[in-house]
Amino acid sequence: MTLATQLLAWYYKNGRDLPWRRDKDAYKIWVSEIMLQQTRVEAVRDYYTRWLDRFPTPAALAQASEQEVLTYWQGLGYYSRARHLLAGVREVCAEYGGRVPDNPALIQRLPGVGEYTAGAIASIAYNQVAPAVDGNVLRIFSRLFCLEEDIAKTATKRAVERLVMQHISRQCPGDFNQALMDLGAMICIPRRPRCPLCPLADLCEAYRREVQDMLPVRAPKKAPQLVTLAAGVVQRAGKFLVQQRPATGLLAGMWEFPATEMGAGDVAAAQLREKFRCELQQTVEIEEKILQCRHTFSHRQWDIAFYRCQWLAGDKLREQACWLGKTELGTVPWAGPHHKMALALAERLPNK
DNA sequence: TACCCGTGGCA
DNA sequence: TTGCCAAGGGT
Repeated sequence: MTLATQLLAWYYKNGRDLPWRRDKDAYKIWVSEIMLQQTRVEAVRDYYTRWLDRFPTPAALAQASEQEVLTYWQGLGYYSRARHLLAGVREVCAEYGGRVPDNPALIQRLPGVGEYTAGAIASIAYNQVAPAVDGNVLRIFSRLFCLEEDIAKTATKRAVERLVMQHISRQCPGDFNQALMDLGAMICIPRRPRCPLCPLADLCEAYRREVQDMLPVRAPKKAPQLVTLAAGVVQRAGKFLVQQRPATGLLAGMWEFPATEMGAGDVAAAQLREKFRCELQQTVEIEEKILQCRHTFSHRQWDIAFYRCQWLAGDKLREQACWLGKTELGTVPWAGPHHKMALALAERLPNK
């Protein structure tokens, strides 16, 4: 019995029934792989269904606006994934007649598609023999072969790619790669792996040495930077003043209530008044705090306070800002914690 | 290479 | 509550 034989036998009996495994349409596999980057299966399910309902084909997605696409991605995180997917699909429509190429090297040229995703699409949709080395595969092979190198290093990934190519099923490379995902999610999990249930236990060097809990080796991550913010909620004639974030950087292109970063000793009311006066040419008075929340990103933590503001005077708004009626609050993609604020406002103010 | 880029579940 | 971390890619 080879590694692939044992793994596939286990997979065909125990593999998960997932929405994106219903057919091998390359576009659908592509969408699922992008959504699943650094994101749990349970978080993806509903987004995937809604996405394919609205954008069932590359052509349907290619014609959509970036703002609508971002609205469908809102809450999933890593929003450049959505922008890249849109750009990639437009490229496929323009360059490949709407059909995703089957060559891993060509797939990888698409924006947002790296080595892992290219290998996954090629192997699952087109049955190409290609490795798809993600966090699961790094963990599994670190344990199988007792690799003690940091899995964040490129050299470690290359070594695992070579090992995958030595063991991948030539008949069913896509199933082999997906079986590794399921093994990593169900058996060879990060903490306290369930080795007695593992179909590869008899091949696993870490299990033999009883060091499976020590692997894989991963360099410690940097602590997130703490940021304190004050945001102003201004209402005038039933509409709210909102602002679009810059096209690059954190939460790029998403919408928020105008906010300022607070330095040590800053007073929220003064900072906010300045923000509205200088950047938006609006005169406001800060009233009471209406919501405070903490929002943690992968590398940053926001402590944000929302203040209700009284509008006094102001000029016409520039392009990156606008007045949004309460029925329009659900039509723009919100930046992180601002979504909670927008929802609260929409709920608090019934349509009259 | 190291850093940037979100979110939610879980121990 | 806090820290860890999950089907990565771009720069």
